[in-house]
Amino acid sequence: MSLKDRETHVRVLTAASRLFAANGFEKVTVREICRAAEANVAAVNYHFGDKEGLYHEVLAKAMETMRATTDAARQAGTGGSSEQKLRAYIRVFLQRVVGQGHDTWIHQLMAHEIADPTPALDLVIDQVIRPRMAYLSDLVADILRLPSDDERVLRCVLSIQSQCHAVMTSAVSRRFMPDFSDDSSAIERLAQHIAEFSLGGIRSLKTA
Amino acid sequence: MSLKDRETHVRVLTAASRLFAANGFEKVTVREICRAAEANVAAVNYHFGDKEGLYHEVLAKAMETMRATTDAARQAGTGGSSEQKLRAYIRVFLQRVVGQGHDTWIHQLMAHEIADPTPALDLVIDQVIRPRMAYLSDLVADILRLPSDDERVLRCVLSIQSQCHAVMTSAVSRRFMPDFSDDSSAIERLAQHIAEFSLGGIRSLKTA
Amino acid sequence: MSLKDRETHVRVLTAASRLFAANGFEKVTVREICRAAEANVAAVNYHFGDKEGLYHEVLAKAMETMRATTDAARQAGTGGSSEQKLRAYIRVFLQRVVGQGHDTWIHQLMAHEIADPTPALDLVIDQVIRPRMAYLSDLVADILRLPSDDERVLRCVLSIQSQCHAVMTSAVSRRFMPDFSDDSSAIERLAQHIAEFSLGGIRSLKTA
Amino acid sequence: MSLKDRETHVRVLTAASRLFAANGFEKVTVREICRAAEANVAAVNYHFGDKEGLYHEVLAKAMETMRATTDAARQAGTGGSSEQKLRAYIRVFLQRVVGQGHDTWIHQLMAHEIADPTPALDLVIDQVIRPRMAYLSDLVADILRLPSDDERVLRCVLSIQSQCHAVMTSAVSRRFMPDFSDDSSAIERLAQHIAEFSLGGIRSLKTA
DNA sequence: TATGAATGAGCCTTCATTCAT
DNA sequence: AATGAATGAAGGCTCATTCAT
Repeated sequence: MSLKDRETHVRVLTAASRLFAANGFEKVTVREICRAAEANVAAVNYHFGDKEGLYHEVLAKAMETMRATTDAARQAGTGGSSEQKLRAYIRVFLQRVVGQGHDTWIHQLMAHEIADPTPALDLVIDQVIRPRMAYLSDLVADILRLPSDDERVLRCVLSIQSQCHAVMTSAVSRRFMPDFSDDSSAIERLAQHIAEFSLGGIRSLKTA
Repeated sequence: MSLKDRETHVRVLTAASRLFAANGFEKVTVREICRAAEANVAAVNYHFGDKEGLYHEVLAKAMETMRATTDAARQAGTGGSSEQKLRAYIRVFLQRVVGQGHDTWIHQLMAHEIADPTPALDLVIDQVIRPRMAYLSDLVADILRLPSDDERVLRCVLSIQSQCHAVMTSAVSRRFMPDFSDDSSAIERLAQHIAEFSLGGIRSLKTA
Repeated sequence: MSLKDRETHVRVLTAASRLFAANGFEKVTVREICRAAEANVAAVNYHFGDKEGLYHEVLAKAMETMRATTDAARQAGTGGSSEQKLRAYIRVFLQRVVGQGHDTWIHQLMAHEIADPTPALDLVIDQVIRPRMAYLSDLVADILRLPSDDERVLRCVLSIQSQCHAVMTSAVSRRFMPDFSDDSSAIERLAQHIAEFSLGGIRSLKTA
Repeated sequence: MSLKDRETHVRVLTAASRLFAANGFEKVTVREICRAAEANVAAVNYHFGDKEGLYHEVLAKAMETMRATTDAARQAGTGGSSEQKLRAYIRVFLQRVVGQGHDTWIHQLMAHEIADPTPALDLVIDQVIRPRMAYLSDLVADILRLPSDDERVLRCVLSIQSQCHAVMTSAVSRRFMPDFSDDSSAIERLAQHIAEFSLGGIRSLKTA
């Protein structure tokens, strides 16, 4: 049946997303996924070719959400100055990444992919990371009144990015940051810190 | 041969360090390590109890070097002001972490450990990360004229740390940073950027 | 082939029964079982979880047969006096245990389990040995006109049991007893001996 | 040093006896024995050739004690009638086998050897079991006034033997017999039971 | 002589995948 | 179309034994 087929497809994909995010590609077994999805052992191979095919589809879904995060973070600053846009970007980004009810699993997945890169990482970099950096580059370039591809602009963007991404790697950051799921205002404060810290850093390059 | 016999322990440890760093704990097989070390399959179990015991010993060796890095980065700034100390810390840290001839494998190992934490991560955090943060906290607190355990100080430290650590996660950073092994002055420039960017960020909090 | 597929479970179980009985749990390897069953190495884990799970299933099958032996030995004496019941019990028991075409492997299995007890032994004692002893206790108690739980009754039962079970431990008994597979009347004579010897023993306690 | 050598030899032999008796030949590892004996891993191979060589030496020592048990059981009845000799034999035998302070480990070793026979079993049968049976055959033959090699005599001997040996197989008998280590008079009572039960059994064949 | 390191065969188990319905 | 049994390669580990001092 086509309908039942689709449902199984979705159930397996959902279960795989959760498990891959939690434990990484290698640690999760096909059997585990199928059990969680209440599907047959052969469902993965039947629906996705093989385990890697399933992983790619999970990753594709994740990238879709990540692109949406980028778009939301960009649109939040519409109409403001570059500095206001940067503040808006960081705030929305953090809300999506660690905010309650959001797809936090995606960033766990990315953390695994970064630490243990598969060929799929290139895709993520090209389709998600680069657009983000391009946008940030435009903002920083505007503030510094430098071309977007200037080495100093790039370095500032990396400084901003690294602060934002550090929040994602749960294992370590959990020890030094407050539990954001309890206190949503903590996200706000962290976002404000990163924004001000970064703007301060950018400005200091201006005067130098 | 007497020499060869005694050296097996070292050979296995060396091979394991390289392989664990490159591929993480799970992906590396005992057979692979022993083949690389030109030792018997049972060498791991004989010398280290089991695969995990070997990993712990590798990790212990890595932590030793990491502590040495921390010490070197601290002593480099001896005698100067807090701002000078921070600049010195960042410069020496980066030189050790990505500089040619240095134990870069260690930081790959840490990247894996962070993404796929084992109980050993707690040890690393307590014995390596915390001392580093304590030192940085003192510097930042002095600059901001705030107590070391102030929330704002902690956030600045995390901002600095995240910029430094981002250089370590090779897979992504390699795409956006120059190849430091070719151009050692690039390290110097990056260190200077992170230092100035961070000092700018810190100062902006002061005036706020 | 559909038939062959379904029969794998049975084939593995049969091969395992034979091999476990012949050599005990430890000495038999999973590979050996699967080779004998013309099945894959992983068949044991797939069908029975692990080697121990297979063993438990073999043991369960054995206990089933042992219970049937007990029932048959009891029903053989229906209607007769306690002495006749005892004779019937011993005769049927021996026929089943060492008679041709019967499941002699079961008793080899039990011999191993007794010498090298696993937690499963408790089950065997509770579900097989105790019912047998309870029945024999009733018979002996009736003959001696004593309560079933009298110490003297218990000792007689153990004397009877030990004679019956000695036939099972093949390695030693084979050296001193005729080969029952050649001469089925030998079983008959042995059963008669044990019955008369035991009845004589019981009666001697009566007069004492 | 020759002296130190001897001491190690004895320590290994002692540890091996205890461990083989407790767990059987297969379950005990050479390392375990050497650790218990506080000797080198290679001590077994050095002193006894291989693991089997050590086992044979342990077995030889056990057989020596078993022969002594047989002799003691025979001499205990010296001067008495055949019936009195039989009573004495059974009493002394049981005292040695389950009595406190005696080499009970030997009989655990034999239980393992019987259930999991090695080629060494033949030796035990020839040098220990047969002499015992020969002695018992003489007694029974005298009581029954039949030749020692009569089939009926043999059967009675086996009936006696099986009752005596059942006490040895600790795992099962422990569930149905009192703990002899607490109550030494229990051994006496059991010995008396087996003697009277067996004499009753023998006599019943006489009149038949 | 007597030791501790080294050996390699072999153990049970797990895994993603394929096959036969 | 969709399943559950079957597959075989590979995993970590244990073992009695041998080697080199």
